[in-house]
Amino acid sequence: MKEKKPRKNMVFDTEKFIPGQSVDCVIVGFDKDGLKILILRWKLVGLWGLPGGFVLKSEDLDRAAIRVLNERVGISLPFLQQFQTFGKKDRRANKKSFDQLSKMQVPQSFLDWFEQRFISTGYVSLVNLNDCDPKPDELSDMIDWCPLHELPDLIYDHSSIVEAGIEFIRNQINYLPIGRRLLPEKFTMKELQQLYESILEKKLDRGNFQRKMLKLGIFIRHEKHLEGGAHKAPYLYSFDGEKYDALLKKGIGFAS
Amino acid sequence: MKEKKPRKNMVFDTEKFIPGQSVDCVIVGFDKDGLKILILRWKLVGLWGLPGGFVLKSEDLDRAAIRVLNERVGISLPFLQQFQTFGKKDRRANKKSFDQLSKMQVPQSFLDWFEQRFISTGYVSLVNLNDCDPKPDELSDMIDWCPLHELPDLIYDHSSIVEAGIEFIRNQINYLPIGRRLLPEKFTMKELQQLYESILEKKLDRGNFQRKMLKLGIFIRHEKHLEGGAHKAPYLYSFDGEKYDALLKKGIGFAS
DNA sequence: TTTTATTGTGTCATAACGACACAATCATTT
DNA sequence: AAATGATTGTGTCGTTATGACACAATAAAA
Repeated sequence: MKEKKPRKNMVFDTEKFIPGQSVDCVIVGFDKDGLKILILRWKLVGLWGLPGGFVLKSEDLDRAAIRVLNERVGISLPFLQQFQTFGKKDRRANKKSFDQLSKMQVPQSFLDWFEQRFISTGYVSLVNLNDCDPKPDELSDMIDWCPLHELPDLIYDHSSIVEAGIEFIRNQINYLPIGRRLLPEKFTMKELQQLYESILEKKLDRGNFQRKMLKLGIFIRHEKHLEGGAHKAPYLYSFDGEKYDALLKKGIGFAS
Repeated sequence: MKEKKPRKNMVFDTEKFIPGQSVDCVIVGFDKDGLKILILRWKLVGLWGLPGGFVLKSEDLDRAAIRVLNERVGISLPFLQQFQTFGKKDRRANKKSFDQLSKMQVPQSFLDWFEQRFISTGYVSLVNLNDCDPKPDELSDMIDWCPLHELPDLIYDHSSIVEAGIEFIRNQINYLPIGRRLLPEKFTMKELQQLYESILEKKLDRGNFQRKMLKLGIFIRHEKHLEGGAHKAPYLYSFDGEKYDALLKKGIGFAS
């Protein structure tokens, strides 16, 4: 993480890419305020969107997602998971779009490229906000970890791509490394519970959650957590990597 | 179902389609011998594959799947569900492929089209074998409802597309109209159980299965089934449509 | 009439779930 | 130094779900 690679030129060589095919990444982070989505703003038109891009003519689709994410925001995430392909013919024709681009000072080839119909495949990844320092690329002027429920209007159908991505995570919650990827090395049971509550969007019973999690036998309990608060200090936990991975295949039960 | 529509010419107008984008359909049927997959054989090269095709330039991806299935095998299935997009750069370069085509008497434009790299989106559907009479199109000379575990080698990566489709159904079993689509109007509990066992590929306890299903309250019990067998005759059931649909949203529990 | 296979339902021990309870503990306040 | 208040770790308990097995009822065939 935090690595910096040389970026491509703004007006890229469209010949290298498969026409009409794109990938878009729903990168999910988590902190005390809940789930965050990584979005960036296109410099030319001032519109927010997901980090996305195009597929090289000789590149696996899955690898395209990894490369695109690295080129657009400078982070390396090996675990991107495909969740859905968005193929409505008018998916790029909604309220916010690149129409304004035509008024800008950019080459015609660039305009032609963006006026194509694109079929886009969505990928999700879960990341720890602290381990990860995304930076906008040359096409963008801002980047933001935006709270899921405070997202601005996004270009094209990116809002529904986010929605579908979150829904995918919710459905796959027992088979994704939720805690492992989204929490820091050491965490409290309360934090883990808040994470699950953020994803499932419902309250869970504290006692039952704690007991159920601990019974899984995938945690290492550390010394007491001493920090602030006029109350009993909670234990800190971390994951026992091997046991976690083994259990994940079978599914990590959660719920109340 | 059973409808017949005029088919396209064998050497189609490639200009109409989005280059590099295809759809492939995993159509699943069921009878007493288990799950069946609908495959057809390319006339020109004698290779078996899934019914698949290309996406019109101004057509939603989902609609393309419906149209393609109708054009290739002449069946109308409104409920095709996207499950995965296959984008490996060499996915069409495996053992069986269209390489032999170049030796055939077909136009160069046809060869060029098939030599492209394609990214293909997989769709699944569940159908009742008795309600459905597929016919090969002009590109094909045979069609088969092939038992899942007796499939021949399929072109390109179609074998892994089938595998992924079945895995998708297995995972979504509680949220798909399994019994409703795959069984005839009236059926016995044993048939329903065999269907679930075919999909899950494990034996279920008869008594527990029956009790669990009936407790769902989505069945209508009919008169006795009198037909053959030296044993007690089972009841026939059908689904209570409204209750079934309502429950399906929440998930129809199965298991033992 | 007897046999045989299968069905519909029952039993029962164990595990999981969901709601709630309560003492222990720590920083802050008195 | 003692009381306060918030939060944690764990316990209880009634209900429901699960999994394994049992057994009488039944219908066709012997």
